[in-house]
Amino acid sequence: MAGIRPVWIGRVLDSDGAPSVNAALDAGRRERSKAANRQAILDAARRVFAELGYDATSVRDIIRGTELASGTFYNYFKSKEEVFEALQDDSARRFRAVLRAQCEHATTLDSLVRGALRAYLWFIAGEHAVNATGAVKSAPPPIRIDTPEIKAVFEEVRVQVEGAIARGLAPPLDADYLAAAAIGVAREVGDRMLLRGGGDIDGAAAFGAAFILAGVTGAASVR
Amino acid sequence: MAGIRPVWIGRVLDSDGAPSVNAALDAGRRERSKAANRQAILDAARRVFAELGYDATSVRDIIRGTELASGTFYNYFKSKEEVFEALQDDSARRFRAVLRAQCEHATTLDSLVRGALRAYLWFIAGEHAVNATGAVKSAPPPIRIDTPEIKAVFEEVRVQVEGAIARGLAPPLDADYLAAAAIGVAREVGDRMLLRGGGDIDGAAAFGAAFILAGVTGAASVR
DNA sequence: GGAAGAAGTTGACCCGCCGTCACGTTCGCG
DNA sequence: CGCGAACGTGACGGCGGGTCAACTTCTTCC
Repeated sequence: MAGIRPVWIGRVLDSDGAPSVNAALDAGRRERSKAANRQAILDAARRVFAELGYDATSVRDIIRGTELASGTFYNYFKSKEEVFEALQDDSARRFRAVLRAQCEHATTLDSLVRGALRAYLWFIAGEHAVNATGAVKSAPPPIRIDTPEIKAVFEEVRVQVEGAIARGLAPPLDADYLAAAAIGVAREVGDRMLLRGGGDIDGAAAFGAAFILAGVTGAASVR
Repeated sequence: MAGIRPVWIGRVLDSDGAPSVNAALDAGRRERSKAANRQAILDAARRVFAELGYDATSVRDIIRGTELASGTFYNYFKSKEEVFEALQDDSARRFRAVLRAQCEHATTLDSLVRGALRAYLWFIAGEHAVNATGAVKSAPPPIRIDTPEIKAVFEEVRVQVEGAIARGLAPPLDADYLAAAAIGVAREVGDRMLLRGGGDIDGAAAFGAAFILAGVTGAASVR
């Protein structure tokens, strides 16, 4: 009650000194503190999930990794599932940007598929390296949630496929199944790559791209 | 304490009557009751997981779906994760049998791939129908655990791929990546199929098989 | 400058779940 | 029969989930 003083995160120094020397600069102290707290929770969550695994992690574990009180967690997220989704969303959003940029430069089906696949493999290799800092429960995450942002990645791929079809780069197939097949190859081959140590981006990309490219043209013989 | 009598599941009728008329037949009452209890827990777990979703389900929820006491659960499983794995293992084991039977009849690469894929799609359509009895949280399970039995399915596919290569049905490629790619297509196209309502086994199989077959032969141009 | 109120944080609190364990019951066997 | 092993039971300590009244800090408007 009195023993432990609550500490205003990162703001203690202000209380002695000019209260708001640069009041105009920070344009909303609250906004900044909210963003900082949210980020602190996300950072802690990423750390703790990587260390303990999703199932074993409790909201308390996450909040203990910050300077905040337990109740504060619920001002930002409804549950640990929601934090996890936020992390996934973040990854998905960043990847989608990479993917889109990559696809814009592609003029042939070959460069499109190869570039997209390389982007994906490079991306998951990076994520894996970040999340595996001395952790035991690593490997690809055991959970598969379809957050809006992840669906958006699927959509992005489907749109790219449709675009390729429209531009005559690919035969007029079921874009939905086609996107699914390509994603399936990327995911599964990517997992294998990570299991092998994660270094073989070139080999995995070459194999996957060849497989997908052949599949695309080959599946045309059915419809 | 006295209000609710513990009921020996399915064995109450014996206590009044001949204690062991067919003593030789059941050859171990304990064995049978153990098996029955284990199965009761698994059945309840399948129901409850389907109804509430994996995350929301507690061990208590599962045990409440049986006639057993909470402590009994831990005589059979260490955690809800372990029950879930047991369910997965069960599915994987059954599917592996189907898959192996299917593959034995195949003489050409075409029939091998097509048969295996149809078997998979048929299987997941069935599982989906069973697990979706009026549930909300259905769709493909949100969790992806690599139990030994699931790894065995992957191995089975890899072995089949290697066999096909050895018999000259497929080009000499990296069997590991090849199996992964085929599994990826099956999984992802299967998921799409389920999302579309689950009826289109023929269409999904035709598409997936064509994709994989083309991919197999096409990927040969790289190595 | 300062007061009023909005926004946000805190940590104690209740509830339900986890996993254990001492106890009671049932089964197998001599 | 009767004993010992095996098994089921449910109460119990501990802990995590989510809430909330009280408190602190920021903003706004005079």
